[in-house]
Amino acid sequence: MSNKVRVRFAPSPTGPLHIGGLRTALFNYLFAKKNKGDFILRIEDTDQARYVEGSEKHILESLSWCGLNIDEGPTRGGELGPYKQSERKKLYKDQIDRLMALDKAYVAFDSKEDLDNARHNSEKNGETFIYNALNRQNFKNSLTLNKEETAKLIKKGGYVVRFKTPAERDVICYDVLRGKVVFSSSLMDDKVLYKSDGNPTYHFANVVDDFHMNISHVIRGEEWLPSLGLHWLLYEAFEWRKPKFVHLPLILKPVGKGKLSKRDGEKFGFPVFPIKWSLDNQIIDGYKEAGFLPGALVNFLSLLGWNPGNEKEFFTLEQLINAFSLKNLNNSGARFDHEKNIWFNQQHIQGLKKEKLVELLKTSLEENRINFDPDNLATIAELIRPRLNLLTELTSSSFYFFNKPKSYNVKAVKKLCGSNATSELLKLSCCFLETNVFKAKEIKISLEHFTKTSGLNFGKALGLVRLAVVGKLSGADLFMTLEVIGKNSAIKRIEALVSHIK
RNA sequence: GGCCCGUUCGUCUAUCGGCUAGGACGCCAGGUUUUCAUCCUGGUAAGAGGGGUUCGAUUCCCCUACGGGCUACCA
Repeated sequence: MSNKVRVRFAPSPTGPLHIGGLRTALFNYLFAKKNKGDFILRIEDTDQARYVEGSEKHILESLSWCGLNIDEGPTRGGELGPYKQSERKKLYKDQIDRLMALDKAYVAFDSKEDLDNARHNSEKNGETFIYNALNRQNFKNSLTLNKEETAKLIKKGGYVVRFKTPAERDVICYDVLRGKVVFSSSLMDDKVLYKSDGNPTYHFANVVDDFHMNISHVIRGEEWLPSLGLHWLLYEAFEWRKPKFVHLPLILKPVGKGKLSKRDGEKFGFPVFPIKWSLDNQIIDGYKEAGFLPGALVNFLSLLGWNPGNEKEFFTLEQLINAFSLKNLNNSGARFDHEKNIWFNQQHIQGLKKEKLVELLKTSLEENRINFDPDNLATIAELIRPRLNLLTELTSSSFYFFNKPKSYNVKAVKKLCGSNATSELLKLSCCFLETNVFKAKEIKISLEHFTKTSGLNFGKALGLVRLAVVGKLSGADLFMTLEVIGKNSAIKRIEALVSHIK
């Protein structure tokens, strides 16, 4: 058996992929790529009742948007497929039969009502109900029934297969991050491995598949840590070589209690999905739609529960692969901080290649049906770059390069437009008219000269011009803005403000 | 309730027994800038509590508290 690193991301198609799942996928991916190993996607669709149409597609597209390319998976194939559990039923059937032949599992016929009753009775007495070596002889199963009865009931169908948890022993397991973790088998349930609908349960299919897919490291969320004992015993029962287990700390809500859930997005006002998810007639935006760069999301998520061992914070996916190590993973839950996520996005926008930013600006303008002169785009992109936090601001922070202001900021008008405003503005428009070379540098010289001779305050003059050109007192470098929009537009916009004041 | 995991600035984190506890986000102040933003400088703020072990504990051990997860024929 080779020692090649093989890891898997194994989501259930019960809904959209959320950022917690994405982070698990990310750490799997980083570990695989760092070690020249394989990153496998396996769809765990053993619960037909919870299956949600479209979730598999959402998972695939989300991973792909983030650049987490899979080496093996449902759409990609691979030697150890198929990669959907619903297509591997024969394997599970064979393996459960083997486990029963080994006397490590047994058939049980208890009805839901019987189990519920037993559970209630225990709870009434302040005890925890556990179905295992201590009381399995009190139930209806192949260990208590004789062969004929058992055979008869099996024929009737509707039975489950339970794991025969060994009695009274400490199950000593190892987790890469936490070291030794011990579970007492007398506190463990004889878990159902095979459901009455003929499907394996998560625990069984997961272990069988990890073994048959040669998974070397199981990197998953901490919510699985309590199941580690069961999984460990399953490997032992089959006498299979165990993978290394890594249980990742959970991502917590920004405020309040508990782990981040799919519903928290609307509550806290930030996306919880990488890309949009359509539910009935409603579309819930993801990070993509909210104006995030995938690299920024990935960078932010990577630092939730992991650190590079130094003070570097800005990483591309390539750099993350290079820096990644399980050693620097930590083991306590991390609260999700949307503000910091935005900061990462801002940083990644600053680091974007010129052509890429221009392309994004172009797309944004087209989507908003704004006419533009392609020749100016590169200049404009660089002028607005420092003021972008989100890609959704591309159009809103550049609109004044293409159109005159739709409205004027009331406060600014109040502040700047006194009784002399009209004449001041008209003088300014004359000044522009007389500026022969309408370039940033020349406009500045011309304006400086004009304010000196006319006695108008330079700062105020700039304010008036900015108000006329942009509609408010913020925006990119004014002289560059004027150069880009051109002399005619500049004069027209000043005239427009004049008529607005009147 | 039971079992398992965790606990350093408000948040993400560094510290492999020597600490004046470092960095980042946020916030505040100053500087640069014609404005806003960017950028730069500075400030704010932390090892849950109690016991050990040790010359010395944030670091190792135990207890308590708090937080989290699991406790289905869901994953």
